[in-house]
Amino acid sequence: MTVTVRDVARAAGVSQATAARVLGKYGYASDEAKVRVHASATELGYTPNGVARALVSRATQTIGLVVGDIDNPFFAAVARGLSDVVESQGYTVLLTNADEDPERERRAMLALRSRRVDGMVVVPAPGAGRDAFLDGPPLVQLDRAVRGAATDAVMVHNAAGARSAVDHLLGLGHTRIGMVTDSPQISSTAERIAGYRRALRAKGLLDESLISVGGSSQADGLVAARALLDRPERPTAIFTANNFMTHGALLAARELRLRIPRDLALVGFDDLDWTTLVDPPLTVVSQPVGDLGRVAGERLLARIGGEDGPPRRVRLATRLIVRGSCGAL
Amino acid sequence: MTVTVRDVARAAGVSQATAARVLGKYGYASDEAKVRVHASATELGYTPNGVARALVSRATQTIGLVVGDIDNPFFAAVARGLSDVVESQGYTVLLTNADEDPERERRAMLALRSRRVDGMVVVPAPGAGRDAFLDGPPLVQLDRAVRGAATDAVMVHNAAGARSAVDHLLGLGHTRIGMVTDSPQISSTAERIAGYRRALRAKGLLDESLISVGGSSQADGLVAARALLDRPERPTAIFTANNFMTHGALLAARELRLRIPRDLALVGFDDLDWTTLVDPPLTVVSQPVGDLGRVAGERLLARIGGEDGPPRRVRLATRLIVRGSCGAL
DNA sequence: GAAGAAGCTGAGAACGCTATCATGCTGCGC
DNA sequence: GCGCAGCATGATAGCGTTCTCAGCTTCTTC
Repeated sequence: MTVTVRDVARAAGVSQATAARVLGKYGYASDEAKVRVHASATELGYTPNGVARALVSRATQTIGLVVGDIDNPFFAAVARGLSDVVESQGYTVLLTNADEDPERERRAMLALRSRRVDGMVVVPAPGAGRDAFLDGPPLVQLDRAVRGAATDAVMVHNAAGARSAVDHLLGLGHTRIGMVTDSPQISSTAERIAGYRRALRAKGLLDESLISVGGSSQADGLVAARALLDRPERPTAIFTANNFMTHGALLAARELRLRIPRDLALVGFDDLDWTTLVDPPLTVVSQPVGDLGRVAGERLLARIGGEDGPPRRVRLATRLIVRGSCGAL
Repeated sequence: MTVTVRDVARAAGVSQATAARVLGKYGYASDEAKVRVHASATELGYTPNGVARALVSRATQTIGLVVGDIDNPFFAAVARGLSDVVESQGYTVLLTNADEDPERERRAMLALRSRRVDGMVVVPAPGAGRDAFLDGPPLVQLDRAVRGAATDAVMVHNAAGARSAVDHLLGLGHTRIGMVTDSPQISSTAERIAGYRRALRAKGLLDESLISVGGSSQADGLVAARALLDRPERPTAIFTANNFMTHGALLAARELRLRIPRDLALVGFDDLDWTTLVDPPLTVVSQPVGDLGRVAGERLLARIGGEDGPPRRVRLATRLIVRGSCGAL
């Protein structure tokens, strides 16, 4: 395990420099030397020390990923896409969960920096300050963007996605459409709310009291949905801002014995494995989750490769998938 | 970014050695020196270079994690538990997906070794050879164990868990109980099959033709379940070996318009977020997924800390959660 | 007041690698 | 024969830390 180039060199009867040259494939080396060095390298079980290499080459071949919680399927899919792209280029992903807490996020980014990652992909926590994003290695923001942080960012068309959902419900004749959402401090959430508002305002049907804001867990979603459905004049349809809210809304509807879509129509943002397993299957605004990670990885690798120029914002399209929960089928 | 101890020392008007001492909190340093070094460190924005530190200290404060696919909720939960434990001790997790392929797994482990992780947690791919597990840094196997790989391992009581599921179905009067499973090359799967067999043999009801083996994806689960349900004398109950198989079985039942639990009782291994959302809610053998990761992390940290002694195998308990899909309620 | 302990400091040696340089050696053309 | 390109090799200088050591100053103690 602790066999070094020096050990290999000694065993092969050449100098450290020569051994380094053949193992590192640079400079000259006689065929004889090559053969002997390779032979003793495999015999001794030599594994190049990436740490030492990183120190001199100033590149760790490592990229950092900061997400809220890898246990959230959205983040897991993102991580998968990212890791696929960067691993194909010899990079490895350092994973950190920040639990949607700006302070933990700051510390995580510091730790990654200290480890000298070549770049990082961050899903900013709600309320994150832009300071953490100002200097440091190349950074790509994902899903959300911090105000004033001039970095590359990869997101989906949140407003358009939300609007497509609400428009669909409007098209089905609903006039009281509620929204269950997490904090608008999250930029993607704010955009979804904006899309919701725009769609309703266009029809003169916007009622601010039908927006129920909660925390970002599933339990919070349940509470927020319950608050909305407990009202005397409850909405006939609900649009939820993310998968946790969707789950919470489903729970709330069940609690109140509301039948979907007869008593309540439902459209959620973000598709998941189980949305086709529930009855009725859920109508959703699907996001290209894997692509989010992949595109972020490509952006990052480009920057690491030296790409210059102003920050780029990439927006990926969402897609409304109509299934049973909105009553259209 | 590239400010080193040397730069800080210069700015503070002391030698590199003194600056290093105060920044590294070892040896002596006058109060005067401390103040000035800290001052210029923050002024210059000094971030210690973890790579250099790792080189001399021979510890990267990094642990590697090799899973099949982080997008699988089981692995995501494991990753979360592991990361929680090790991050609290200043470690960071290097994540790799091996896609259940021994060759990719081997390469991933090599890459992690080259990066000099202080330890690694591996969920061995089906068919993995033990060679990769023989030398190298401390290693903990998770969920499965490779034959002949004498490392610590953390798993659940697979056989007992499976048996509890099948016993439950037997208790409800079922006599034709099928099993949908992925490859028995996976040790945990093999144990679940063994548990299934044992329960049925005890009643003289074992029928090998009711075991439907497929691949490890959801689609494979569907195929395997369909094969079982298409038989002339189809089973009245099915036990599925993991969450993908459960999903597949649900799909197959729907295809054939079988009502659960009236036409078909179902018990799955591994609980998931959505199992209470489907109708009827699923009866499952629940695994302590987060604990698997946490315990593996603790084991690993203990070994990294120098714990000696023979390999330890830890088994965590499963729990049968009876809901509606088996017809007991 | 001398001896020793304790406080403080800078020089310098690793860690294991990459990469440059100077020094040979061979072969070729004139 | 000489010069010069091309090949091959070992010495050696970093990369940015950690940490030992020798040296110097200051304080304590008998």
